Amino acid sequence: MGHQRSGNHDATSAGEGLDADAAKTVASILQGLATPSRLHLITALHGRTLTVGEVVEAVGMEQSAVSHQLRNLRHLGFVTAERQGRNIVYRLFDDHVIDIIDQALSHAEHLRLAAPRVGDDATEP
Amino acid sequence: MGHQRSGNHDATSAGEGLDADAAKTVASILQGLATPSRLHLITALHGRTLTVGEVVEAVGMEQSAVSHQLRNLRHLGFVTAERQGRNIVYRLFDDHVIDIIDQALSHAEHLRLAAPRVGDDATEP
DNA sequence: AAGACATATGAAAAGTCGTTCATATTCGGC
DNA sequence: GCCGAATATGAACGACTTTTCATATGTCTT
Repeated sequence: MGHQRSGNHDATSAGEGLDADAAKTVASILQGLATPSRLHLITALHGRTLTVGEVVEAVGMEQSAVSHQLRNLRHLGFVTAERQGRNIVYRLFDDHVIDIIDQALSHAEHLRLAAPRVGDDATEP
Repeated sequence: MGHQRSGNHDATSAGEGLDADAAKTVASILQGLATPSRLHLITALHGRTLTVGEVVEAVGMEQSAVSHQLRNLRHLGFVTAERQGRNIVYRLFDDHVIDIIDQALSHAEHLRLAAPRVGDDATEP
């Protein structure tokens, strides 16, 4: 069966340009991945589920900070939580987020190979 | 900003976990894409080259802000600049960055389809 | 050489974000 | 019902970012 999109005004490709709304959405999604602490949380959760306490151990941050950041990630749809006894078990929503991180890593490596010098522009002396 | 230590930089996959250094790198790359203004700059430059003045027109920001942000993007390796007469022409370094934005968009849509309600967790009343 | 134009730059202001501290909530066991 | 363990929450503080304003630099034209 074919896909049927009704009333879809979200650009599915950035190549087409982003309206202000899509830009805001993308910005907050990427912002959610734009700090080392949250990246650690996410990679710690890759392929397994962890309780908050286990996450705290895994990443070495304060319990409160972890809780705050996990809530953040929850609201961005990167992780989900489920109560189990007196623990709360977190897991990645899906592995899509890992792909995004991989792309960023790949960009970094691509840069390292292609740009020996940072000053590849016409403005610095 | 930092020197590359000889070490496991081969980690082309976040699934293997990120050391503190890689996390910092990824974080700054994604941070570079994590604001609407920079996303507009980048998508404006997709598939074509623009002078600073043209970018200013395209995105409707102040000339100074555009210049600051373009420098930012330059340092992150997303765009390159070349002098042409009294203009300076900017272009995307490559289309990799568009892929990252697309992935973020795709995550957003995936979420919209799978998560009718935000409260898919065990913590909110 | 002077003036107009295009772009960059530095500092200050305004806003945003992450962490910490202290405290509240929710659950299980006794 | 109460106590201890696990997690969440709110407010406050510091750090960082984005924008703006004013000014500097470089370039073309005449």
